[in-house]
Amino acid sequence: MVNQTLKQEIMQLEADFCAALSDPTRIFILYALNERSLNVTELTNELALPQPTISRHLKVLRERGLVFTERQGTVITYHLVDQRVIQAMDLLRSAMRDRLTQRASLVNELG
Amino acid sequence: MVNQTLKQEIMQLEADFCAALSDPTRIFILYALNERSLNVTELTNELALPQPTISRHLKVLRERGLVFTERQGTVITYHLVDQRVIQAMDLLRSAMRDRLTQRASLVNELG
DNA sequence: TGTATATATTCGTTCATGCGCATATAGGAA
DNA sequence: TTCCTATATGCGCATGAACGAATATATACA
Repeated sequence: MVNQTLKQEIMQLEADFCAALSDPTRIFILYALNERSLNVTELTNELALPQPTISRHLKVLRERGLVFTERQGTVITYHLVDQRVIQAMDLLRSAMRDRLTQRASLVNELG
Repeated sequence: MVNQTLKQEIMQLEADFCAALSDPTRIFILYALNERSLNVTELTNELALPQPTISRHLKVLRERGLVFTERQGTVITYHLVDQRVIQAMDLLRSAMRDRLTQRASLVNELG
């Protein structure tokens, strides 16, 4: 039997993990890093957003342990820590897609 | 090739989906509903939180399409829409757990 | 040392979120 | 109708997140 406070803390950790995923820019970053590791400048070009914005989002992902860095000179390359995060997002995507198509077909039946 | 704006919108939808998961109370609710469907009063008792708090969190989950309701008289029972959401959270949990144990063993090596 | 490039951080503002509390609504029974 | 229970919503406040713009830090090189 698990301590109630511990359970609460785990749930909080999990929520923080999900909070890192609750921003479209960060989701884009994670999927991009799943294709291949990228440095900040490359990510900035890919997303066409200001560099400080990218750096701030990367900080969030770093602090939550979703990405890790590797420095080569002045260039810092970001890597995805765990592929399961992408798998989880794909699952959510498929659930979301089904819900949307279901709603769409409902609209079609009405029309 | 997918329209860039459409891609952006899908990413936003996905982020909203994740935002629904970025609160410990809502995660608790989802796992509870995965065990069995519950009405608001039962959830209020399970979580030991004020009823308005529960109702507001349920509203978020409803609007994001994660739960659906069924009314029997004055009682409204909440159901989980898609089990894949739980599967996704379990994946995130396992990734999180591995990261924590890895960090813990690192601490042990230092000590 | 100085300069250039890559990345990170600070500040101020704006906007969203969560909560406590009170209140409103909906349905059933008398 | 009135009353009771179940659920939802409005309000006000405090907290937190995101962003633009400017600035700071770190590394390499001359």
